[in-house]
Amino acid sequence: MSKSFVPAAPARRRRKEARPAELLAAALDLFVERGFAATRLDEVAARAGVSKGTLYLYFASKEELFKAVIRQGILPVLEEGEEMLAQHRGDAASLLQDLMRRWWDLTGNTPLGGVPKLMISEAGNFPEVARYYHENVIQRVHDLLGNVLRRGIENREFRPVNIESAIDVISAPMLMLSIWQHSMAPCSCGGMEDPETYLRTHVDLLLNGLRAKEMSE
Amino acid sequence: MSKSFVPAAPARRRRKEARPAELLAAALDLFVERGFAATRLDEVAARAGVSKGTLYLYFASKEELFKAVIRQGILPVLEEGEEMLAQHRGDAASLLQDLMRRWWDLTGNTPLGGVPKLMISEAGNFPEVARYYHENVIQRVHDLLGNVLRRGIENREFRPVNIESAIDVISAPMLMLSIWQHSMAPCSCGGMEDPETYLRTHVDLLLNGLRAKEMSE
Amino acid sequence: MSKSFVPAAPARRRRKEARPAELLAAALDLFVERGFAATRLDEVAARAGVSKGTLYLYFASKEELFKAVIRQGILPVLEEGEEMLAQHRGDAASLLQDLMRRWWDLTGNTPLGGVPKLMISEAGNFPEVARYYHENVIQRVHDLLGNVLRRGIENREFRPVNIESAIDVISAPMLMLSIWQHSMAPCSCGGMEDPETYLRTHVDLLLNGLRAKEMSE
Amino acid sequence: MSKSFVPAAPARRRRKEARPAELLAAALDLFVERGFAATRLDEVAARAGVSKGTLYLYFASKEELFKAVIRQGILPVLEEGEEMLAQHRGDAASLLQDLMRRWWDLTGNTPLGGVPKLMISEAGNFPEVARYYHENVIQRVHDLLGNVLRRGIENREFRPVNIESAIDVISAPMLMLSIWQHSMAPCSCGGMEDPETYLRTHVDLLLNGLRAKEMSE
DNA sequence: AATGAATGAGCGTTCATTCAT
DNA sequence: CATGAATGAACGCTCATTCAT
Repeated sequence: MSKSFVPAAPARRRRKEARPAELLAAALDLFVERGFAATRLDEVAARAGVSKGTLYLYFASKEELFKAVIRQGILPVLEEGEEMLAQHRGDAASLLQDLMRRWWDLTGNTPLGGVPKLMISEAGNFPEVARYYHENVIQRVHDLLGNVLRRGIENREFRPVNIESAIDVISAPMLMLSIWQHSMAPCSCGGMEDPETYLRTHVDLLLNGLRAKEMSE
Repeated sequence: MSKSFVPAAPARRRRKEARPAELLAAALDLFVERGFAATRLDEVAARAGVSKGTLYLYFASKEELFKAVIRQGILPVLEEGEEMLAQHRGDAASLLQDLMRRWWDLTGNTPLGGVPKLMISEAGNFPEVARYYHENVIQRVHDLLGNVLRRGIENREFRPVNIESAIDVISAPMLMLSIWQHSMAPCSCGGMEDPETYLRTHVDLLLNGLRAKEMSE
Repeated sequence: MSKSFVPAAPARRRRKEARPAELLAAALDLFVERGFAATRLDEVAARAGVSKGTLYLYFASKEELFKAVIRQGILPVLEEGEEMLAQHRGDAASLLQDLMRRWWDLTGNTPLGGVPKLMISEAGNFPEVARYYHENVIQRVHDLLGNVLRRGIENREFRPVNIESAIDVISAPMLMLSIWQHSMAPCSCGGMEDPETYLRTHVDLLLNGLRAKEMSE
Repeated sequence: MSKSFVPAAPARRRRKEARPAELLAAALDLFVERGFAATRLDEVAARAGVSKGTLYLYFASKEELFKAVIRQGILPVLEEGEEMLAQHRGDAASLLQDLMRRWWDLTGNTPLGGVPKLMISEAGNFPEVARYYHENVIQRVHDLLGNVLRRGIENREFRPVNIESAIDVISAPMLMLSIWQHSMAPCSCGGMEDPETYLRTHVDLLLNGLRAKEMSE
């Protein structure tokens, strides 16, 4: 279309195209902060700078908005992780460390870090969405980490452990960190004040816990 | 019957005294399952076997009911843990293991295990309650675990680690386990299907991670 | 019965017999102060020192309580007024003055003075009660005053006036006085602060207004 | 039609601007007829031809609606009265008569005539509103009548009387007339059937009562 | 006779959703 | 596309009434 001829779409147009993303960002923030039921569409619309009616031009209902919030923008990071796994040639320990670091920088430490809290809070009200999230996000992260662990065990870097449960144990502190940042932390409750130290300790304990003992007796 | 031997509180009376606990149990279940806003008082009352109006004989408002749910019955277990710490004479590793086991049996694996999920979900809407919970539960668990870690480090059982962050890292898998049981698990999502294995793996990784290397080099 | 043999009924019994009157007094106060709908039976019972259930032993419903409040204790004063008219032998002016004074002392200036305000406020919700009150109280007062006026006019003490409307005009300031005392006055609004002066002025203006001019031109 | 000449506010718009007035009119009628507590917002909305939710677009609560009802449209008439006083050059008696006549035509004999009954009925429940009404309406009427009386006394038209209490005595029959029209009268109770006669009698008695005797001994 | 726990219909208020402009 | 006025179903809470004790 002629769009390709105009180097810069008029500001109005640019806003128009950004609308859904702005609405999703506003909705994510509010859903995470207050939960689905306690969030009013009025406020979502206001925060995105549009009227309540406009919201319905882009999302058919509050529930669809919720689903869109969950679906959006999680996969890219995941894909990058899978890419990292595929291309990595070094030891499993440093790969594990890189993956966690990268996740924290790109997801945990951004608004998207609120999604796990949101999904956990609302799973009971939206079981289908929970299943969707589980299959498309959790399961894939699970497989990803599973591969890393398997690789580490295979080359004797890690002790043999129950991989399935180890994955969950390994993920838990990461999840709790992002959950905490979006629930207790904003209430001026202390705890996990320094994510960097927290992550370093987690990695330290974890790699020590996994490391094959050089022998001992 | 032997009933004639007891002064026999009238049936009405006995119900009346049990009501608050029944209502709290019903409310806990539903708040955990659906969140505060999505829980209807009608249903809480129905689940407790009374009418909506009766609820108001015992709790002044939905919010007061919520606060009572959070307050109830968390402290006893905590006190037992503090007792265990005070009386324990063996190594820190087994104390840590015992504490975690006991918590799981008495709290994590009961309806009360839903409280962390509930508190996390609603912290944004009830900051004062979150602070109350933080001070009276989280902080005390924190101190408890801190003492165990310190003791283990002092007698060279554990490596020196950053205690503050290690506490959070250690607690995270326990919390995630109980959270998961009350959010994703009931949606027939897989994951953490076997808490026993999960706990064993956690303890295994953890103690290995903490253990002072008997030598190396 | 044997009751006549016990000189003093036990206190308990005496209370029991006073119950309806105490309940009526409490109900009158509250109905006058807040209106029928805004008065809770809880409070009526509490003010009478009994439980809510007890109220239903004496009055079948809130509405019946209302009717009883209206019926109670208005007639005695009326009867005295009719008695005064029958026995009076002096001039109409002083009879009129005596009647008004007596009404104020025995009714207007007592809790019963709130009844006109109550009846006026609730007439729309209880038309049958309004009609009952009109026929049994208002109408009889009307007739009473009509007789006084007629007598005054007949013996040339008063000018001939339209008796029917004059009665209402004459009553209005009396009614307004008692209404005011039970509505605006308790809100620390000023006005009608001194009922005695108000009454004196009313009588003064009224008798002057009625008095047959000695002639003039 | 000539409609094409006006910019033509869209129909929606025109409704929107009329809504508050329509709602206030409906609320006034029902509050006067049944009292504040017994009036259901459903009915107010229905009478104004809108749904219950719409009411809340214009008034924040039932109580705010009540306050708006009391505030509305009383002052204009008052201002006219004050204007009449300022411009009047004739005798006080005719001014007094004109004021009462005008009040009856513009207020007493319109839906607004129910406001005194409403205010009296609800003063106990809304003391602040009662004070507002007292200061802004009653007090100003009081001052207005006080000036008329003073003027009449100064030019020897009226006898000297206690002005403060005379004002209340003079107002009472006017108030009672409008109160009666909105309480007992609609219950097919008799009394005050002919307001015109009633008013004439009031003026007649009043002016006779006030008039300085041209001589007498 | 007296109690007070229990009820449930009813009302004020909110908010997702619709639709005329 | 965008608006915001209007809707009405739903929910928190109240309170007159009942009834087992």
